[in-house]
Amino acid sequence: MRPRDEHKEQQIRQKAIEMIVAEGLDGFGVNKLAKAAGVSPATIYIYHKDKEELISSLCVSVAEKMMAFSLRSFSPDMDFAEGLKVQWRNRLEYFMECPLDMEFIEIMRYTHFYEKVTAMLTVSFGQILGVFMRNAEEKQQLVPLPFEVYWAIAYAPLYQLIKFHNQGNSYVNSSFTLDDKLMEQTLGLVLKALKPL
Amino acid sequence: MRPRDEHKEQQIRQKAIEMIVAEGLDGFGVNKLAKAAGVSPATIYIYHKDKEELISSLCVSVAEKMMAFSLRSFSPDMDFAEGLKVQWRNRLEYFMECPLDMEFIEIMRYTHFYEKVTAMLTVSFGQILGVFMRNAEEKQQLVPLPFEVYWAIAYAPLYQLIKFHNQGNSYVNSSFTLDDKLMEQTLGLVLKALKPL
DNA sequence: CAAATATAAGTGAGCGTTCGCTTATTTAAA
DNA sequence: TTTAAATAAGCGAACGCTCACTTATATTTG
Repeated sequence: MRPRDEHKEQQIRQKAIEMIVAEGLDGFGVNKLAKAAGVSPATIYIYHKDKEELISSLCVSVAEKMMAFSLRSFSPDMDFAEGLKVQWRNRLEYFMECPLDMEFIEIMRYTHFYEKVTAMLTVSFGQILGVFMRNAEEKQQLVPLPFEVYWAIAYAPLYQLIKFHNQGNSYVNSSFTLDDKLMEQTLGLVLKALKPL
Repeated sequence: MRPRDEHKEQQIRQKAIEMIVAEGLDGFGVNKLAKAAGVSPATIYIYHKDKEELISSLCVSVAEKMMAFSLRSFSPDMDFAEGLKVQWRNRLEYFMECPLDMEFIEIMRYTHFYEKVTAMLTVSFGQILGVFMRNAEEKQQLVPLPFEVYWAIAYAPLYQLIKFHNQGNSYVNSSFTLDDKLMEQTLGLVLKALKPL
């Protein structure tokens, strides 16, 4: 039996993400992908049932990688300020190391493909960070809040900054770059909002 | 000369938005739209050059409507807390009155169609809200910040709550509904982050 | 009738997918 | 050790279908 050339499947996955980031979901096609990956269209169907399953599998694997990354050196028992800082650092670091992945996930976020990702994130992510939040409340390092309000304050600003960075500009500045200093400043304000007193 | 049936164009625009919200950009097609709107495909091309222009025009008109709405009873001279509250109220009200529009814009936000909207928003929106922000800083009702950091803290949390509401759940709760009380609570925290002292 | 709207019935390009076949590798009988 | 059967990877070409868009014709107004 002829063995699989794992390099081929890697090329397929890599090029698919690149294509979707560069041209959007519209610009993405199986034949085009085959050409870009240096592979026959039929080869793609050895690894994937159909286009749908291919894209879904990309979403899930990227999301898993991102999640694993963002939980590095993190524990739900950490003090609130420290734990949130670790979270922000990890997310920023991931975004710096894998900007394509990050853009890819942002594009997929508003498609039906993302439902599977949400389901996964709900169990793995929500549980750990839910515990972190409740712990922090008990230690009186965080004002008591509904989870959604907490999440909206604690993480949405970071993603907005990343969004500005990705599009290279905001509503008033024609060029914008996210760096460590800006992240620290924003995190400082978020902590101010969430800490008691 | 036979006059245009303006009702037809309205139907086309309305159904297009409904289709894109319900089935995403993939599920959207000109022939399908024609059937849904009770119109011949060719009729659509009387009003629109091509599919691209049709979608673009929807984006721009919805975004304009949303912007006008969110600036109601607002002036850049307002005190910071009051002005921000008006902004949040307007956005929430728009979202309650026109949930389809809001979802539509969120879907389009990560496609290439949105570039034209960004360009428009940059001049109309950024200028007014940029002035509001600088005024508030001068009155010492707002800590001095880069515009992007300000925006990320001041508005991103609201949009995150709307996102949770639209998908009907968050990472830990299987059902979530955004209401006035939650908005007030979140806005309170945001103001705490942004006010001096 | 003149002029524009509206339509039903296309048209051809491009899409996802599959078919018939070749190639590379393993297995195991001779 | 040789070698042929077995098997899955891999491929180029094309199929059927859907899509955005057009054409030829009819309809409705001034």
